[in-house]
Amino acid sequence: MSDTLGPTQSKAHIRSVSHPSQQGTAVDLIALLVAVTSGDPRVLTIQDQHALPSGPFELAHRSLQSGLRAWVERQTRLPLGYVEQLYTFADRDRTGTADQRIISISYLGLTREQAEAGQYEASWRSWYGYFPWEDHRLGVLPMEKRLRSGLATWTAAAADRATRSDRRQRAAMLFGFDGHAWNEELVLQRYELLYEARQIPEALRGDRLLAPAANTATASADPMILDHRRILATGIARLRAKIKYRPVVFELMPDTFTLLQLQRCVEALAGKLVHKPNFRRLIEQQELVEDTGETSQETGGRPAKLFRFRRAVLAERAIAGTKLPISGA
Amino acid sequence: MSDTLGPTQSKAHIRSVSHPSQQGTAVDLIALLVAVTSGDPRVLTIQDQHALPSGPFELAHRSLQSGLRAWVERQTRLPLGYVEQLYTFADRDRTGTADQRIISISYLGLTREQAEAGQYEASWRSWYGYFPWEDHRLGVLPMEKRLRSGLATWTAAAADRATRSDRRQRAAMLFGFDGHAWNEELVLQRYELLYEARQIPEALRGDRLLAPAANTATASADPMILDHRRILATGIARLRAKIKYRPVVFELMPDTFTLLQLQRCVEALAGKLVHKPNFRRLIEQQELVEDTGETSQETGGRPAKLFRFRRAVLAERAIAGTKLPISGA
DNA sequence: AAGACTTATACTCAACATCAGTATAATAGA
DNA sequence: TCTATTATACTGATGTTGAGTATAAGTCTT
Repeated sequence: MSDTLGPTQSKAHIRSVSHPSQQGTAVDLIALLVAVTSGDPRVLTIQDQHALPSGPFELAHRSLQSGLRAWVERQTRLPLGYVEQLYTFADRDRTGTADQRIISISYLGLTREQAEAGQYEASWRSWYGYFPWEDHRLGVLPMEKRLRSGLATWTAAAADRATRSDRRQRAAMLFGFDGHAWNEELVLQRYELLYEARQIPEALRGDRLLAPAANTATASADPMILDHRRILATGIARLRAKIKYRPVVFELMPDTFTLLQLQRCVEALAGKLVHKPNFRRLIEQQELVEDTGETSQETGGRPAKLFRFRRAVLAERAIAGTKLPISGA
Repeated sequence: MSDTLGPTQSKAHIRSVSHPSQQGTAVDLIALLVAVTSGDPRVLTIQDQHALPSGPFELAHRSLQSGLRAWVERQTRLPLGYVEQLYTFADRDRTGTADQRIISISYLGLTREQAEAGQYEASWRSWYGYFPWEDHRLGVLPMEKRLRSGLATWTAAAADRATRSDRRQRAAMLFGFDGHAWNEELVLQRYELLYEARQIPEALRGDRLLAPAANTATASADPMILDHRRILATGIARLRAKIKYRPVVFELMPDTFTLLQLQRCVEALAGKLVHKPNFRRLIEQQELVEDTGETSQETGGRPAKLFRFRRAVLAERAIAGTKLPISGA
């Protein structure tokens, strides 16, 4: 414990009252809406799938969150089960213009894909289209080789030896090279490393020395405008962490489902496979679901029991928390 | 998995470009600066200790975070070791005026109390002054009885039976009544329950039917302006969660320290005591610290080895994470 | 100087959660 | 009827966690 000084007081400098409104400050809400459909985690996109939907900050609402909820439900008619604030950005390089600054408050919302969504120029796209290196369900990545070589080039390009070693180690830890374990939660860190290594399309914008990266590791990834890929990375990371201790997966499931469907949903989000017996044990031990008495025959094998989420746990454990096993297959 | 529709497209409604600047929208940065001194977690406050320092949002900086950092270091000369964004608020009831809305972006910063802080009309105050019910280091709370009776009154005041049962259970789970375990991370939920139960001073503002709560359970708690107590609750919760898996405690420690000093710091933050042998085991197992070769004689007993934080772990485990045991004593 | 007291440090053990593998049951389709 | 596929149930090894105990090395008191 640092034993310096106790409370001190003297001249004023720091203000606590509200500061005058800034000129040219606009406030945007950005919605990252997630659904899981046929084993794919999908996000709602607009404008040729290059952007996340965004809406205005409205004074009328009680809070930011209720404002976002109202706006999304009005525009898309999607029932938003779970909403949480992600992050507030105001980076200068977002817009390009230096005098006008946009503050973006981003939110994550969980829902289910519905027919109604078709009313708008919006579409659901797999988030692995934007982050192909985040899907480890099939074992090794198809792009693994290009990824490694791209990062190796970046590593070798460092000025001094220490930096090279540092880069190599960071890349290895984040991407699971050299015997390091893959950690599915480090989505944002991987994004940032790839950005730094100029392996992400938008990292090259405004850089006239380099041609639009034709052979970067992520050339196969879909494009996104502004910093929307960063917001998506933040959301994926948050959701992957959250499903482990909060029963939010059920917001993405239909009313009744089999245990394997639930498992596939978790695997879709986590981007990796899980051990079936252990997954079932944890789900049942924690009494997260209840038997509906019905069975599904659409499995191709032995019919599976249909379960339903025990809504009661939301009251019981709004607090206590739950556990989902995201471990090895 | 919900098997509804795949990607869909049609008429436009949702916008992705930036929206026009709102009239009357001001943006504030609020800094929650934390230090631990002589076994007390302290926050920097101003204006008779009723407010957190806040500063303007400046266009000049690269990012919000760097803007906050520059502003704090300029004003207080405190070196900010660790900074993280907490939450963005824009609740209507914050200010009272309906037409002018303030957006508050709050940040948590870790530092050490220093003599230089005395240049300003600012002082370090124990956060348990604002949250007396959050300190469980001495076993039972002095205010325990008043807290229980205040919550019991609120429980009894519910209209129907189901609500009463619900309130009782929530209170029991959050505050550890009826054999429930105390969970130190639920700071924000406890604050919200007390607010709902009108046991927090500021919950009664603008309520003319009730006199300024003289005998609420939290009458002994220091006052705070606006929603600053909520921001503080958010910060305490975040920090209590964070120290369990990231080596951020060391930002609050002097250069060299004994293991017991480190333990006391963790206990101060967590608001509960930990098991000494287990604490030491985890610290040493994980190689978070290294021996300086020196010892401290100021312990009152056998001299203790002085340790130093292994800065290398920041590079090694910027990613991997660490574990601190916050369990029973 | 002896003894009490305080703190540091090292070790042990039981309970529990987690990881991984295996065996059996019930259906569809060839 | 056989095979493939999925559901469901059980078992053992391993690691983590919580809690207790014993000894070492100083200070303080009398």
